[in-house]
Amino acid sequence: MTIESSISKGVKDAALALYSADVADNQVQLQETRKEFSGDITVVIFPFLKISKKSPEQTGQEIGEFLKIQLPEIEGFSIVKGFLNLTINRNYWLSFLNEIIPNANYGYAMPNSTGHSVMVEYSSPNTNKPLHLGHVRNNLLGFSVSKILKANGHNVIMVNLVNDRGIHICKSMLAWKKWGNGATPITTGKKGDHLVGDYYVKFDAEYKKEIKHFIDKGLTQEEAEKQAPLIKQAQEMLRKWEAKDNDTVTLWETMNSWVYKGFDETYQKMGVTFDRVYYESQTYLHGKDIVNKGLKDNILYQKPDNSVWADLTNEGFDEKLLLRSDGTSVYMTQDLGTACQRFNEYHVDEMIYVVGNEQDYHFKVLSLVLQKLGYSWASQLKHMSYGMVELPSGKMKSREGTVVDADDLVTEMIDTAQAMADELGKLDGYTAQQAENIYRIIGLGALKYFILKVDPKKNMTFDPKESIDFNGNTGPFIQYTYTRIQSIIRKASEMGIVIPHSIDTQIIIGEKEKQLIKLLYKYPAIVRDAGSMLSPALIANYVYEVAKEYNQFYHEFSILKEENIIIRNFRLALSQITGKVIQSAMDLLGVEVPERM
RNA sequence: GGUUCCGUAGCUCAGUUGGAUAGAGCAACAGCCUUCUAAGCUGUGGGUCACGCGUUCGAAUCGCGUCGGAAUCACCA
Repeated sequence: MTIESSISKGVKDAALALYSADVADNQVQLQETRKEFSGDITVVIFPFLKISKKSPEQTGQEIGEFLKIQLPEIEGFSIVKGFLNLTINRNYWLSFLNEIIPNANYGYAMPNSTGHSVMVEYSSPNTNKPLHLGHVRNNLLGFSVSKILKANGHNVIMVNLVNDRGIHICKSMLAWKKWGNGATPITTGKKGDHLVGDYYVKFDAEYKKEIKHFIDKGLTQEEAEKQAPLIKQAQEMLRKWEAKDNDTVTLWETMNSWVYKGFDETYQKMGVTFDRVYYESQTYLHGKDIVNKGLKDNILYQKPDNSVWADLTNEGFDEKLLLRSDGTSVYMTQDLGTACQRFNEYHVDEMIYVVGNEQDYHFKVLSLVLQKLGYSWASQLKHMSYGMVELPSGKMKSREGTVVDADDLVTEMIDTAQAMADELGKLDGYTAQQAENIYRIIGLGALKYFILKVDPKKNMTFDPKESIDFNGNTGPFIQYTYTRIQSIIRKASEMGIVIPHSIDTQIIIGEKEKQLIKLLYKYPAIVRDAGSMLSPALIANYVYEVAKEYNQFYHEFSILKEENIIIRNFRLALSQITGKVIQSAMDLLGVEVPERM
């Protein structure tokens, strides 16, 4: 039983004994005592004034006295206005440390202990251009959320859905055929996804020229866009692809294989992984069967031009197209098919889509249509909607060349880490290989932490030049704190000190030390909250607090030089546990911690 | 225009069942390295929590309205 639940129960007992009143659980409000007051846990007294019919001070006094007698952990209390501040004795906190020392997975639930399985889809790139900053946020969120859900005891399946078909890919293919001169990643030395992306850009530039040409001849913008030979050729290519034309399919396979190789490299560099990759080219047809069945069952309806629709007006939405008049499928059709396939294959309890908030409408409709079609799991689809990443100059636009490329960004971060480390002379005496690994860990740590510390729901601003810092509330700051701890532990070991597995619970500890223990105590609750709210930001902000608190402790107390061996060992053990929690929390964010830096 | 989301310090962000004097970091300024890694620690300044009204013992948090921003409402994905 946690100390909070003991107190909560005690307060209810007090209300019954003192005022003969039953109070509901949610009437008992506990919170951390604010730092400016003495105490650890605070009971809010206001809700009890009606039943006590006394002043807040008097009521607090009575409940406080009751609790102190009932609960041995409570050492004393004080009342400020309507707040009863309880002080928990040091013995309790030290015993708690003793409990978590042997626990290798402190903060985590047992793997697969909930019996709940959840599939997380993230990344979902198009194969016509390389990954950019927007994908970076998506990848980091998806990977971190998956880890957090695992830490909560769920069985998690991480999947990627590659959008490998459609007109956008034909544009790249066409441009490559016209202007590529047979260029390949090998002949150009270019990463495959970047090479293909270049032809997508080339297409767009040439297409614009054609449009301008037609407008100059007197056509409207809209007419010009439709008349341009390039777009017609691209559409023709798509039709050939759907008809399985040999040359087209071969080219498509070749260029996609370049892109996948490039993506794999980027994923590997970022440290994200998938259990299963789906390709839209393989799933897009399944949706049609589902729609046709819905039509037969009169759940969907057909318009005179043969297009198929779902009527969602009763649910407060519009009608939604599910099949075009020519019988081809749209985005929604594919997603219906993919969802069905996944639930059939994996029988998951929950499906989480990590997709930007620009698609809020799409996922509401997706879930609704599936519910209408009678799938019992339809309500278990969850859209983890995250905000856009904006640049100081505004939105990123591929066509205007204002995108921040994922590979460039990672490289830049690692280079910055290197420049910083070299300037500080931190890694003198390391081999080039060791040093490079540390630059990588720090550079990526800075990037990942910077993005994940922001509430996923919110749009965020990213300034590639100025936003990334290595001091303050940053990944490297937390990593640095970890290396400080590891350094002490190494030194202790060199001195022949064995950190004990059990601490004397009678020792006198300082306020800062207690603060740190209390923070570590919160970790499992933070992991739970992060899981239920799908928010890595909670973990990020927590681990920052831990690092900050530890640095203050580190500054205030000597550890290895402490003469009292019992106290010294306590501080060593506290440091070690702090290090473990930092490592564990950072791991949930997908961030590595170095042993030195 | 309809719907949804957002607006907290110069900048980037915390603040989650409503709770005490709204917190960090960056930037600025002032201190701390013969002592466990100064990528650290300490201090100073900086706020009409967009605005108004309401609910409440109590509102950054809940409700209504106004202003400002974003997304979306495609036979695009």
